[in-house]
Amino acid sequence: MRASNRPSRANNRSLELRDAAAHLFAHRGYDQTTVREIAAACGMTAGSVYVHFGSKHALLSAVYGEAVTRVTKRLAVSIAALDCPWQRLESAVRAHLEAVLQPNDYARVMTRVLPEDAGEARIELIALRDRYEALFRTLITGLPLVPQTDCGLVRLLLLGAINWTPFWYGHGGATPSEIAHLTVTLLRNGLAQPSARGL
Amino acid sequence: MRASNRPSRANNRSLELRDAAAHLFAHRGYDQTTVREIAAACGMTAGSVYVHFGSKHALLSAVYGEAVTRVTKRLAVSIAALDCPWQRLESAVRAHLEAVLQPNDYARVMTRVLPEDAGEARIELIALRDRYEALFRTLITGLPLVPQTDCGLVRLLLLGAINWTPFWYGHGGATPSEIAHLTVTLLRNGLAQPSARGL
DNA sequence: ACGTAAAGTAAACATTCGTTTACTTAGTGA
DNA sequence: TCACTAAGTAAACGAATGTTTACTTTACGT
Repeated sequence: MRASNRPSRANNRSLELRDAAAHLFAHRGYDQTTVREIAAACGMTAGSVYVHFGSKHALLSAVYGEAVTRVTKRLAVSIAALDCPWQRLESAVRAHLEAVLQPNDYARVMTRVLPEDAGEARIELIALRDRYEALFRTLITGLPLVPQTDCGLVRLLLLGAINWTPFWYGHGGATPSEIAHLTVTLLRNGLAQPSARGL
Repeated sequence: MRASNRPSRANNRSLELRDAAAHLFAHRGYDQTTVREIAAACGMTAGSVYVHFGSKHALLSAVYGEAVTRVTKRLAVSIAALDCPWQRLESAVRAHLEAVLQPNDYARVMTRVLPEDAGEARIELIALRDRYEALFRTLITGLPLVPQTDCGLVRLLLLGAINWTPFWYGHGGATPSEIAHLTVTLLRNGLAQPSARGL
């Protein structure tokens, strides 16, 4: 009863730890990050981490959950004022890419850390990721597509393309906005010269 | 001088080890696979691995190199008899997907194990991967595209889409051939209804 | 002022890992 | 036959890991 109305002096250390974990998970992966490193980033000892989180997996769950929450919010804002389905999709892709490609620790964890590597927390992470990807399902089913298009497959290809960007971003020189525009234009019109368009 | 013309009785154990490593790396990732597991899969002890390979990283390099060699060969065969640039690309994508999605241990290592997680062998793996991806560069620059298209960006998006497939393949129900066809059709013509095609 | 409980620490625990060492086995060439 | 060499083993090494334990500090409610 007391814990609820006592923000006390601390409890922000939990957020400090979560932020530090997000930073390290994003830059070096889950396995390559040690609990001692996370603690040291907050000027603490490894043991202190277990005051706030029951395990390393729990820390990852917290980071992943916060990541999904933030990106979801960002994405919702970016498409709120748009009507055209294609513009909505492009804006969503741009928001996603900006989150994933800028030095944004939380968003990067979503693409860098595979739920499969999370052990016990696996199921929870997959549920979180699916919740996020459902947003794209809505955006894609809202598009005026040629009949009998496999929307699920399109969504998976699109998410694959943009989830892979962190592995090459920076070498191409394109900005997140440019990548988003090309991606959705490609999805919409294709790349073939109109004169040579097949079928 | 003697080692060259003496295949001797053994030296296939090296290949056994490499195959076992490929299987485990493909299914559980590099970090989650232990040298002892690889050895046990061949009925050996951990120490014996170091008779054939100098380190765990060297084993990964061997697997990765063989993977690139195999997929490259498979891809070259699949496009040899084709002339149409779009057909060549689709055939290459299909060959890649078949290699990556079927229970093909070597090919799967290429998408499952990130070169960044390979430590010292990192540079070698990146070089191998780049050599493979250059094949797609050739196929894409051969396409009749709308002028001023960023071919490099297209290639990266395409490879991202198909490199991500192992993470969802099986849930969608589509076959590698179907995925390849939709992917290249999408790249060529887009998805918008012709009547509503923008710009 | 006092008791309580959370926050934090130092140190150890129990594994696990990649790798090395000393030794054994077995096939080969001369 | 005999020396040589590669293949393989059992065992240990040393470092690193996630986690636990016993203890200390500190802020707050009463």
